[in-house]
Amino acid sequence: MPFDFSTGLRQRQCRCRPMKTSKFFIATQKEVPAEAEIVSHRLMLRAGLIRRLSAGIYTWLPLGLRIVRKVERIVREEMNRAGALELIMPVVQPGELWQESGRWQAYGPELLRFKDRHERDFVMQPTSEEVITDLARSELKSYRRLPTHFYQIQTKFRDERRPRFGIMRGREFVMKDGYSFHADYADLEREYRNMYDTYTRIFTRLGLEFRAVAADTGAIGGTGSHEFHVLAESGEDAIAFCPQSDYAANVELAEALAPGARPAAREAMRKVATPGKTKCEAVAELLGIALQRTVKAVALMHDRDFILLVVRGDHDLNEIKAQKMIGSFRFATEAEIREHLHSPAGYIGPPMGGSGAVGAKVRVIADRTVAAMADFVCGANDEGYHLTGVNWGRDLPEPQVEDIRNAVAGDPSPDGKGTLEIVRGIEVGHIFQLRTKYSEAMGARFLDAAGAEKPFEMGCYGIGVTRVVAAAIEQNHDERGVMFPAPIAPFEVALVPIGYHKSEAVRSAAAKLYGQLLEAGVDVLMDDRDERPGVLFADMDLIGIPHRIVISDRALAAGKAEYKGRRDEKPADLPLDEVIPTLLKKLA
RNA sequence: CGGGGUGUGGCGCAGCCUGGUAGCGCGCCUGCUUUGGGAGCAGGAUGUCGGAGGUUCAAAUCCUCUCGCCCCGACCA
Repeated sequence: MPFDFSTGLRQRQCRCRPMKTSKFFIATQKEVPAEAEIVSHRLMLRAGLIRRLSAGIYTWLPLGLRIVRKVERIVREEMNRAGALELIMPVVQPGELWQESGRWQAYGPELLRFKDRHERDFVMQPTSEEVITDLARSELKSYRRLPTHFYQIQTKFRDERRPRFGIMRGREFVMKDGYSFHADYADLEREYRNMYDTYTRIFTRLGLEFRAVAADTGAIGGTGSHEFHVLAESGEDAIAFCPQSDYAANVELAEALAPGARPAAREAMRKVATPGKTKCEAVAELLGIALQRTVKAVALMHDRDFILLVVRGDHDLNEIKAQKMIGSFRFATEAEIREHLHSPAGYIGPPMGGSGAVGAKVRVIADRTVAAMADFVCGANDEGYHLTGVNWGRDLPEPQVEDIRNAVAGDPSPDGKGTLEIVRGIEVGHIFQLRTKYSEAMGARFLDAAGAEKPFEMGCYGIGVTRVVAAAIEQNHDERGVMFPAPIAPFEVALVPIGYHKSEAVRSAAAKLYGQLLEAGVDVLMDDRDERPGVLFADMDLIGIPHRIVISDRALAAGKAEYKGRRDEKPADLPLDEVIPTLLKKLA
């Protein structure tokens, strides 16, 4: 991927140290530990990048650490280039500061708390808003100091109830967290865009396929919050995006539009027996109709109010959207459903008829798509029966219409420019406008040009450095192992001499090439172990080194070496003197 | 936190039901052979059977408690 690096990305000196396997620590494993569930976790253990110490807590072995360092380096270069200043804040922080911000109470058991020998409260930081705000209020007293953006690359700890997926969701992890301070909101927005661009550069340079998506702005508001996702089948999050435009949002947030206007009613309403068919799928199968013609009703309690939410049979209720609209709720109990609808769950639907009918006072909220349906099938509020050919306005009152479902592939894009697709992603970055939440809570104020005291406008920006490593593997692997993008591979080139311990010719040719690669500033690993070729190949593939040069008596006799990219099907011979130029070209 | 599972050599597992003093594969060590895709043969080392208590002549095996870990869910964002 071509990129304009005015700062000079490929400074081919003093990157990581070149190495020989005989002097390094290769800890590959043929067999997979039973604990590992997902690909990246298995491969990280097998390739010898990490070892588990305790639940969600891992040692980074030398090979794995090289990858972390490369990610950090790219993040650091781009953050510096964007004008942010690196610092390091303590991992152990006084509880007092956390009480001041209110997070001492707000944070659950995820926040690891403990006491020192003086019985004073401390926490192990999951992020550092308190400490940075404390620093700002004592150091940034004047608008002349603004804007300022501090960041750190530091170990975090979150005592997850259930750590899983190895590094992907560990308790201890490395994160880049940055915090910016501004005199006004306009400047915060400027820096927010700056970070959006910076993150885009960072993930591009990391060699990952990613997408920035709109995320929940929550109660804090602001022009927004964006998550950066590495695209991977195994991702925990679903992302809705529009290939015809730049629209992208977390599925939980993506607006779900109706596919079109409501057609005219054609059928008469009929009550049909559907004994034992409590799911839309079963009803559709029994009646021989498409699932898309059925609707399902979900009963909720909001305080003392009974509310019926209606979505199409093949759609899912979006609880976040529902909560935003009606406030906090819980699912109704079986007894509450019987009380209001005189029917057991499984056969419920919006009550038919006018104001005198059973359950007429039940509040019905229909999803936009359901509101645009005609001749649909729903529960009859009578055990063992459903209704077909139901029509709004004719058979029952027009409902309140809201967006209460998850967007699905094929929905019209909310920006009106095409059709949504859904992909899965792993959240590796998040940028957020904090506004004055912390500065107000902690009394962090500066003097503006007019001499007035004002709280800082703040932004915060995170990148899960160690999670990036796991995400890169989820996105780039095959049956033989990892296929690291070159910018973060532990080594750029594997030099594999065959018969190294037997053949003087191979030994000297390998030594010469190794020296030249070193000279050229290439990050090379020479595998000089006394192992059979199969072992060497398998290990280099497993570790995921992007380029491989093989030296053998056979090729040497013709004045050649062999090149193979990790993703290539077959190797190709190269004249010896073209090895270096070829590699440099590929690494450029 | 609720449910399920599991703990036996460095790793993966069998043995447990039906108690009789621990075994297999990988890895490791030595030697010989082998050398272009995780070698073969021979020899060898490594176990408080997670911990504590109990039942029994005898416990990896049965019982009780306890700890660790894994999976599902809930929770969190």
